[in-house]
Amino acid sequence: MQPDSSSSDGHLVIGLNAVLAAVEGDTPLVLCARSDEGFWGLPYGPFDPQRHRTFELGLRAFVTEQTRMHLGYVEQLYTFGDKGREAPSAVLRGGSEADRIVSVGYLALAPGANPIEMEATAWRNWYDHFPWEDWRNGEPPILAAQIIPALQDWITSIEDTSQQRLRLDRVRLAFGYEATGWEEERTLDRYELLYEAGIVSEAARDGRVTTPTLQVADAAMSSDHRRILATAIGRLRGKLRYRPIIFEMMPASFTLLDLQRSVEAIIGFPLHKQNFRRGIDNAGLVRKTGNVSAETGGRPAALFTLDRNSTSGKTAQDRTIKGLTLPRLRQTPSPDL
Amino acid sequence: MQPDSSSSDGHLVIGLNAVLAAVEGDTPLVLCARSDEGFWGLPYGPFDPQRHRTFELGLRAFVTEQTRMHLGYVEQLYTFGDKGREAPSAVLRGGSEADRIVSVGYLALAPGANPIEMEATAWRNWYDHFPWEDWRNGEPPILAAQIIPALQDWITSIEDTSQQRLRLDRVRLAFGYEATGWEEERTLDRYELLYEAGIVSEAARDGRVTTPTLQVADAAMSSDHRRILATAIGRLRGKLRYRPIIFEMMPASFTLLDLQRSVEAIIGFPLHKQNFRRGIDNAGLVRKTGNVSAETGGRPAALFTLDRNSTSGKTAQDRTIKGLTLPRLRQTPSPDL
DNA sequence: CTATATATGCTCTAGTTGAGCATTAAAGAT
DNA sequence: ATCTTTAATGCTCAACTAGAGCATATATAG
Repeated sequence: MQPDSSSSDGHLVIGLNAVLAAVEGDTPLVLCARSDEGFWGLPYGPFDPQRHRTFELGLRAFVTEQTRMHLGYVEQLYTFGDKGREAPSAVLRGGSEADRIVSVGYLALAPGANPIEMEATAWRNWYDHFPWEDWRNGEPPILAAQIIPALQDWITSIEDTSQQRLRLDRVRLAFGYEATGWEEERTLDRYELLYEAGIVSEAARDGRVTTPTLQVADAAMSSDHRRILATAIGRLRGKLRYRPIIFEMMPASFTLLDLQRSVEAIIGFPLHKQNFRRGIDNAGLVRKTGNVSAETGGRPAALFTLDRNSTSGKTAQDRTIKGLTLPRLRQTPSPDL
Repeated sequence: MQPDSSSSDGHLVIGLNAVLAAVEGDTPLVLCARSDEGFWGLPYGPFDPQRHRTFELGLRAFVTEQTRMHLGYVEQLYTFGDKGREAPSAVLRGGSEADRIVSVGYLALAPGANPIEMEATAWRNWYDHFPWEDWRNGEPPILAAQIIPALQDWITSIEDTSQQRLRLDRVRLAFGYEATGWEEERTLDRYELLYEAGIVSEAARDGRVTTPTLQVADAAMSSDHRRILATAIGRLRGKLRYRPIIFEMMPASFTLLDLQRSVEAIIGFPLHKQNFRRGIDNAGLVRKTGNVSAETGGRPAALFTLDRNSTSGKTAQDRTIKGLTLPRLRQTPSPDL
């Protein structure tokens, strides 16, 4: 009944994976390292229980070692333990065949993308790996052109009609064909569906299908890192709505449009400008610095800064501490599936 | 850079912990097993990477072995790896001193509390372990009587006034002295605060303080299981608002008052009855069975059942799939801290 | 038939959200 | 200097949501 290490021959190894996210202008970025196989992947390191009292300390230590960056906001995402989706490369390079690697994924936020002077390390636009997640310029063409047809093939590829029904419902929910529409935070659901359907190339690499359907060069990531990144994007998108986490990713001062562009970069759809600022200012989270920024072309925008004192809630509004309102713009209703 | 199992001498052992939750009448229940030390704890088992392809399969297997129950809804909560908060007992009983135990916590929901014919295993009211979390009959007396004074001592026990300020802010936020009021889903924040402040007896047991302040007999749980349970309660409470997860815990048919009592049992505060039903029926998630229940004393209540077809969203309301509205009742404003 | 206990229906009001019009303040062109 | 262009910012309106509570309906226990 109690944990008994003698029951397994191979060792368990815990790997820590960091999704370090930032926004620059209107580009959402994630810190990546190129693996030996040529895939982009997340920074990771082994958890050494001798050296580190907690996962988080271990994570901070190896990220600092590898990138010379100090992490601010850090949050645990999920622990991945599926056999067959761990890095096959790690087995080749280090441990014995019997080793089992478990990955603990973390989300970390950076206030801007400091340049990294490490080789084979770069900040990358996360939509390079998730082109179907960016709706800022309307529905991404890859959906109608490739993804939906491939999903439809997957649905009909099974005999049992009740199974077909289940698959259809999952697709409809994940990809916004339900009454609720596209829900930006379902990033992981969508990726998992594409993986199960054999549409992303990781599925082929892990031996689940022979040929992936999706034609996007270089979109795959090493090991199961794209899954971890999907988890991170979904978590970050969801959390924006109820915690003022966006300010972890902003510089000391910013215009409201900067803030809006950053939010849009993350959630992947455009917001109604006037309503966004209304939301911001009755959330009472920011304060004018008194300066303006003339970088925009038109009338100069006032610069704002995070008002930490608003926490103390002297203001009547009980919206403090809460996140942002995300006033959507026109829903171009998608055709039925 | 890559995981390297040779760097640690002791083995890593992964334990899986299940918070199996159910509601019976107006009592929220969690399945517990009594440990050798006399504490109540969660069912747990080691993860055997040889036998199980995924954590979830391992979890389902050992829960079924131990309790003969089959799990339905299951969701991963968090992975706990802190040294010093793992079970000291497990080291005594099994592994070598150098073993490091990492716990992966899972939340599982059961539709009612089937009797368990196992010895030293029982469904327990989770508020026995969290008396400060149940506000259904107003503010729990233990807060004003014991917790808040103890927290105040903790705040002033540190020299540095800026540290004091930080502690005060954390307490104010977690215990609802901010403008946002009591947020039921902050269960873990509150428990962590009590642990750090040395108020719960686990803190004394782990050697963090000499005497815990809180006088609640038997409230401690084995190892760090109370922390895992706090995580589960918080997650469940939060999720109620945005996923129709409550129906995983309901029998096949129920009255709206049954549903309300179940929700109240979980969130720990009373709801406005008429508004609750209004919320339920324009969520369109349930359907009348046509039968009534006369168990209530007054006018018989109509019986309802989950309407799975409502997923297909023919209804104009785009609230399908969403969770429940939780129409709070009178906020007795607490005195300022 | 009456008292009692709920279930259920409905209304009122305040606040929130989605949309879009109108005005203001700068830079650059004529 | 004036006009044009580009944003920033201010404001209004309607639809909808959420908090409260009154009124009516339908049982059971005497």
